[in-house]
Amino acid sequence: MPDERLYERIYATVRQIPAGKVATYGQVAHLAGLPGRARQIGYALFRVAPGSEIPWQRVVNARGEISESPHRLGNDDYQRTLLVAEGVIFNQQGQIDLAVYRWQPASAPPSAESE
DNA sequence: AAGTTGACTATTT
DNA sequence: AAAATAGCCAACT
Repeated sequence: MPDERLYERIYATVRQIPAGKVATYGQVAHLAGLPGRARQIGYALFRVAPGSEIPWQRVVNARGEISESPHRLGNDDYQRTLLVAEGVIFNQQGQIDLAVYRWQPASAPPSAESE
């Protein structure tokens, strides 16, 4: 596994997503140091999801919606249930309001906190 | 080894 | 607006 450490970076990023928040593949990719490689995020999660401590459930697509997959653990509704259990609210369209639930990494230094 | 696929995203038709 | 096309790159066949 040549880029195993890159995957580690992806996993690490996903792990840092707090409960009740979500992140898009592109966002995770960028934070993981893989700009433009959103597909790899999904692929990475695909292989690590089962038996993993990684909150893959908090990773959604750019629309704030859950991406389906024929290989899911069982059904696509499972992920939605997990997110709802964390306090994430879905719209009638089955989408998440990214304007509210998008995870914002604490990259701001503790010297100029304003919140 | 070469070709296809994919838990994506953005652009163009 | 929905569907098709293009760009992306690692994994799979």
